[in-house]
Amino acid sequence: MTPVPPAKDTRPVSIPSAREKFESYLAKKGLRVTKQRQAIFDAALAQKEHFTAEQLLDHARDIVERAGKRRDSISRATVYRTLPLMTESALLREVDIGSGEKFYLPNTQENIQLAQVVCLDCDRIFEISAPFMEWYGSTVSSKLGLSPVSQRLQVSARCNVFRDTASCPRRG
Amino acid sequence: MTPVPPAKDTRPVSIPSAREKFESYLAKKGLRVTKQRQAIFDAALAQKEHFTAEQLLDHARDIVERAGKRRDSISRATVYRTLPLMTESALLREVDIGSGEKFYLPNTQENIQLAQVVCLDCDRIFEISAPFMEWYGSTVSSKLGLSPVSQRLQVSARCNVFRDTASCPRRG
DNA sequence: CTGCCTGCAAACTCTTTGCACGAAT
DNA sequence: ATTCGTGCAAAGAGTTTGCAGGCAG
Repeated sequence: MTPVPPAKDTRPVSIPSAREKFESYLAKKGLRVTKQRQAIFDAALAQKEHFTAEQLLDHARDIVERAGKRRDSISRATVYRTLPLMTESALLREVDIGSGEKFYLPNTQENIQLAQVVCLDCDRIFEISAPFMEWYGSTVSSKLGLSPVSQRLQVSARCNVFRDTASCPRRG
Repeated sequence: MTPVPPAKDTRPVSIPSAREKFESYLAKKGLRVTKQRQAIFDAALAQKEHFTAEQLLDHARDIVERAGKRRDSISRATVYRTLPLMTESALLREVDIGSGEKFYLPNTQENIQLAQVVCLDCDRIFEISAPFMEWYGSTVSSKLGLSPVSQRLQVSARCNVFRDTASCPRRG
């Protein structure tokens, strides 16, 4: 007699919910769920660090290639057209450190106030919780008759180890 | 009868010292004091609000024109080559609000921590004192083994009056 | 005179867009 | 069948750069 298989855990985990969120956002806007949007979405959500549009394109092409399709079935234009959809639906956060190109990061938790510390030696971007920012932005804005929409604190800094040893531990 | 006019204040203002600072910076770097650099410097220091490279070019051309010279004796390239000199010598502050083009502002006081509040309705940039930032940047950076170089807080906000009346009091 | 500075225009980077074809509903 | 989405390539904005001639020191 066959053993009873363990009950399958069907509780939704966070990955499907992000995908659901994206697809429901598309539906709400009357937009279609295409192979390209799915691949770009998967590529974006798989990122652990900040990434650029170009890196996202490359990663999305890896994904479709692994699925047996041509790399050029994802185009740069589509990446640029999809990025706003993912930031508007709060799946990604856009981080502009004033370096010419924009960076993106999966938005794992909502309503969190974050600051960026950019290392001038290794170009790495660190995300730091900055809970006071919201209060500060509100205080300052209301004095001007404005309502804050978003705020960001960016710190540029140099690496102490690099200063002392001329080599950054985070890149060698 | 005519009222007595108030005594004219002849105390030296900050303008001469700023020019000295710029020229001594040039000297220290072994750079030459040219007509173009002087005009661009004058144009920059005369600004009361944030300005772009293009606006600076225009204003610098006004200055040389008033001095009887051709507008095209100042070129866009020279403006772009002079701006870094003025920011490195701390005469200007660079403000990047992530809108594609960079803004600049005469750096009247040094070592002041400022935040920018950008109104999304009228595109105006307000500079707000944010003294707590330095402490915060230091605290956060040191945890990462970094030393803060600069920091900026940027708040994007919407105008309450514009929201209610569909017209921004600051632009009509 | 020497070599930095300049204007010009082309190049560059990142991003956006017009168009005709292709695919999702 | 419609209508939206796509790739391509060109356009666009802002900034940088190579070059030959010009001017400061």
